Amino acid sequence: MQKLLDILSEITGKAFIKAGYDGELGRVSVSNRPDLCEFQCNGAMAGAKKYGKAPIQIAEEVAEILKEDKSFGKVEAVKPGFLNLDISESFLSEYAEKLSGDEKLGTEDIGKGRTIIVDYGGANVAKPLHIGHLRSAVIGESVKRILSFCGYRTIGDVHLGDVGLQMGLIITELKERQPKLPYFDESFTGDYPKDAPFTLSDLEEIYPKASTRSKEDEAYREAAQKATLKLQEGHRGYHALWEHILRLSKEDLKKNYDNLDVHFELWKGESDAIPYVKDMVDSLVEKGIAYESEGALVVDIAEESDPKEYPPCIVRKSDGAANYETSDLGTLVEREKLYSPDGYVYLADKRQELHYTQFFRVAKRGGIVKPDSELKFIGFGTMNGKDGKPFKTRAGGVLRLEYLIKEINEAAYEKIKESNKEKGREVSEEEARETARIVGLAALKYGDLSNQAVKDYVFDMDRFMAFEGNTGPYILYTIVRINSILEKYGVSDEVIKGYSFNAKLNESEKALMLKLSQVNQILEGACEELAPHKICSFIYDVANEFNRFYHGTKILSEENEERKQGYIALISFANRVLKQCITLLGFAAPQKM
RNA sequence: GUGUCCGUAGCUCAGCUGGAUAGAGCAACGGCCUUCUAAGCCGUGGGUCGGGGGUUCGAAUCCCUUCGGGCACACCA
Repeated sequence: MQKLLDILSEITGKAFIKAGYDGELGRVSVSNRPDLCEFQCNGAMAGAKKYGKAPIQIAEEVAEILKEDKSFGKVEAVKPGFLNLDISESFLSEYAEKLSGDEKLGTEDIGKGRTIIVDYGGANVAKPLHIGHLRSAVIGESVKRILSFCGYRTIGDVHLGDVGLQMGLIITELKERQPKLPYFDESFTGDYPKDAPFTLSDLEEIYPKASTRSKEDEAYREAAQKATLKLQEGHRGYHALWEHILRLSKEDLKKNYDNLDVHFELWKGESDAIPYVKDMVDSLVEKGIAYESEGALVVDIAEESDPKEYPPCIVRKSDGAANYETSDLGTLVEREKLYSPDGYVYLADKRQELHYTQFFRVAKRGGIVKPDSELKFIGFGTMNGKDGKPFKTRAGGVLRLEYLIKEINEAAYEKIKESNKEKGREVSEEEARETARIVGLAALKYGDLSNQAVKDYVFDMDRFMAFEGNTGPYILYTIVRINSILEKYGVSDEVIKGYSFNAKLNESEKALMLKLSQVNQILEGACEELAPHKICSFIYDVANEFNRFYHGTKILSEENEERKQGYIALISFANRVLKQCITLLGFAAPQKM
C-alpha cells in the first residue's frame, strides 16, 4: 500500500509541475515543527536557484494550486519558502481506515520470494549463556521477525560453538575423575552407554574448574589440547562423550533461549562445517585465489577502494587446522547447498567487524556464495554497567543470563504486587508471576533494542525497573489500557472491524491517527535498515499520542454512538499497531498489569 | 602508527539521505485520581549539539582539521 508521505508528495509534485517546476521538488516530509503544521515541503527553497526566483514566490504559486486539493486542510507558504501543510481530516481518516483494514498494516512484501539466513545467538556448548550473549539473541530475533514480516523467508541459525578447547577440557577433567569409563578405554569396541555419565549440573561445575586449572597447570592444558585434537580426528570414545555433552547442553540452551522468547530454526554448529572444509579449501587453491604465506594458506582480500591495507585472510592455519574463517566459510558451503539463500545477516559484537569483512570477501571471491548474494554484518556494542565499563557482577565475574532474567522478573513481580495492592486488586500468585515474566522480558528487550545496535549502552537495573518513561513497561501499560477499554466495551473484534473512523476529529484524535498512519513507512524502513530501534521510537510516540488522547477524551461515556464507534475503531487500530510492533521486537503484552 | 566507531541537557538516549525556536526519559520543582488501569497526563527550569574551519540561502546532520574516548589491526573465537 502506498505510504501516506508518497501520496502527499505525489499531489504536491503535480502542483509543482503545474506551476512549471520540477515535480521532484514536491517531496513532502513530516513537519519538524508540529506547532506550525503537520507536513512540510521544502522544494521551493531547493528550486529557487535553478529557476532564478525567490523561494517564497514559488511556494506561493504552488500553494495556490494545492489549495484546490481537498486532501489538504491547510496550505500555507511561509517566510523563506516553506510550504506548510495540514492534511484534511476526512482524507486522513480514510487513509487510516484503509490501513487498519489491511492485514499487513499497509506494508509491502519487499522480501517476497527471497530467503535470508540470520546467524545469531552465538552460544557455546558446555558454557552457560551469559550477559554477553544477550544482545545477539535479542537483536537477532527482532531482525529476523522484521524481515519475516516484510515477506522474506527467514532461517535463524544459533550456530553453536561446539568444537574447540572447551570440549577437550571437559573430556580431560572427566578422564581424571572417572578414568574407568569405557570412553577412555582404547580397546573398547562395544556400544557406549546411551545416557551420559554426567548431568548438566555436573557439566556446569566441571567446565569452569577445568578452565581455571588449565590456566595454571601446563601439563593439564596440553592434555586438554591433545584431547581436543583427538576429538577432531574422530576418536570414538571422545566423540561419544562429545555427543552426550552436546545433547545436554542444547537442551539447556534451548530452555534459556525459550525464556527469552528467542527461537532458532536451525541448531547447527561449527562441527557441521567440518565435512565441507577440505573441498572448500581445495577449490580456493584450484581457482588460484588461495596461496601459501608463512606456512598458512591465505586469500588476498584487499580492494582498490580500501581506506587502509587489509591483511590477507587465513583460510588454513600453518598447522593445517581450521580457524574461525575456515569454519565460517565451510558453513556457507553447507548453507548454500541446503538452502541456497539470497542473503545472510550475521550478528556479532562489533569488534568482529574486520573478521566479517574478510570472510565476506573470500566468500564472494571464492564463489562460495552467488555474486549478487547480500552479506550483511550487524555489529553491536557492549552492554556496560553503570560505571561505563563492561558489565560485571559484584564479584567481578560475568553474569549469567539466567540470573539476570531472574533478577528482572523478581523486580517486576515486586512492582506488580505493589501496584495491585494500591489498586485493591486480587491477583493470584501464579498470575502475578506470569505477568512479571512478560513485563520483565519486555523491560529487558526494549531497554536493549531502543538503543542503536552499534552503540555501547549502559545497563542500569534500577532504570529498567523504574518502569517509567521510554521503557517496555510503558508500552505494555498503554496496550493494557486499551485492552481494558475494549473489554469493558464488550464488542467483538469482528464487529469493530465494521466501524468507521470519525471524519471529524478532535486534536489528540487526529494526532494519534496521524502517527498511526506512519506505521507502514516505519516498518519498511526498519526492515531496510535492519534497525529495530526505529520501531521502538515509533511505538513510544504512538503510546504518547494514545495516552494524550486517552486523557483528553472520554471514550466509553461518549453519548454520540457513531462518534464512540469511531473512537473504538481508532484505539483498536492503535492496539493492533502496538501489538504487531512489539511482536516484531520479540515480546508480548500481558492482559493486565 | 593505520583504520574504524563514538562525543547532543546533571544522567541515559533520540534526531544525522541539510531546513524554521535541537527532542524524549530520568533526576529537580509545581499541578491533575467520586469519572475508561496515576506504570498515566499537564506544566516550569536546564543545551556554545567536544573545539575550529569550510560547502550552502540554511549545518547537530555533508567535507576538512583538531581534541577526547572505545575498538580492531594474519594463524583466538
